[in-house]
Amino acid sequence: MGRVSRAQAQENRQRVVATASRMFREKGTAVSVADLMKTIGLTHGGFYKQFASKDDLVDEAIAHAFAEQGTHSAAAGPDEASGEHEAARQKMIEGYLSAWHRDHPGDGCPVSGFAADLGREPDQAARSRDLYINGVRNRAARLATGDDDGMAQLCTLVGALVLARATRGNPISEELLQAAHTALTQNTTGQYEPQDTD
Amino acid sequence: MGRVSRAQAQENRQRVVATASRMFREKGTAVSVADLMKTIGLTHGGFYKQFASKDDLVDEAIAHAFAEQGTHSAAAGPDEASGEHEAARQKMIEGYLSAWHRDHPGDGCPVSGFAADLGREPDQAARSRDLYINGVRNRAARLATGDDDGMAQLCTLVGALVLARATRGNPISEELLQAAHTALTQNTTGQYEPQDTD
DNA sequence: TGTACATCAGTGAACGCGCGTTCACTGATGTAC
DNA sequence: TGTACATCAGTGAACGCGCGTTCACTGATGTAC
Repeated sequence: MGRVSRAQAQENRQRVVATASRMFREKGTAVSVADLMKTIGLTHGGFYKQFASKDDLVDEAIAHAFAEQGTHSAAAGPDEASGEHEAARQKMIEGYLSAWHRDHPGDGCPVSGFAADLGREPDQAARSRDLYINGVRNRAARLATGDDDGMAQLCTLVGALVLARATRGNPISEELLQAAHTALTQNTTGQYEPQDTD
Repeated sequence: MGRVSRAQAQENRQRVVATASRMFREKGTAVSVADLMKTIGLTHGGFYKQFASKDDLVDEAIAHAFAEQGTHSAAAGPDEASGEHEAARQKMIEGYLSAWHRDHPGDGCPVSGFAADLGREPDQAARSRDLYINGVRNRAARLATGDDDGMAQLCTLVGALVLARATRGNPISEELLQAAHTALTQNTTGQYEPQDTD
């Protein structure tokens, strides 16, 4: 294959980022450049025509995962503009704690998907970490109710998903999702049924 | 170095398992056999006199981490025999959500420490997974209150720790631990202040 | 619009390196007498 | 208790392999006239 059009090259680059964003959430950032490129149908040599290093791609893949958040139900959260904040929050919790979300980390929440990798690289590129922290704050804010900032709820969601993924195949996996769901919808951490009527 | 006494060999073997248990929780099971052996002060060649494969060591390291649970405050939980179940539960939650526990995963809870690796190996050795599942059940049971089986609380604890580790260095890390602590001690998922007086 | 040439996205072999694992070797330990 | 020999835990070089990265090459694309 010879040279490719600029439009095609740009599209290929975007496919690399999108695919990396998915594969990294699924199998971790340890996925190799060769595997990634093969998945897309290209050879690994061309990778460095588009990216300075694999670390650079990790940054872009994390940014991409957080940027596309709004387009997936399991990864998205209630919108402030909507008057039905509480209904949206409940729907978001249901999607988050679903078997589908557990089984499709590649299309799922980047907070859960990248937690393991970020927790183990103390000197991770500042950009990745900042993006991640921003994502955590945004997501918590979307869960917030009257007098709760959503952080504890986010902890419960992420913990349930991480544990459900680690125990997949055993009944406890579903029990964990169910227990978290019950806890989050019956009572929002420290108060009674949330009330958004007035 | 020539041959070593049987007692010494047995001690060396145990040191390998204990060190692996710590390093795997800290940096993941991707830690190399060479790094592990060098940490102990031995060379990597001798490893296979004691273990059939690295995967075998991973199983043993996970088993070891769960077995030593009772000896560390952050990793331990309230004891059923004690009459002060609720006080012990609170203490356990405090240890779990402490900055010390966040910063010392190697000496910390194996449920959090191995979640990332187990979540990404779908066909992980059955033994590792069974050990892990057992550990999750045990820990949840120790958190249980009157009408809560402890699973949702465990999700909150694990999620908070995982997120706090991924965001270490940013104020949000402490905020997450604090939010989870407040949620778990003010109200145990779906009911009021737990009452163990009569 | 057509021709001549420079550009550069993608190819595939190669690099140094670290991985899990093997193996001939060493020499103190354990055992048989 | 002392001697002779077999055992085997640990050593360190080597194996095949996959990693991130580099590079000479290809040939269609983009550009200058």
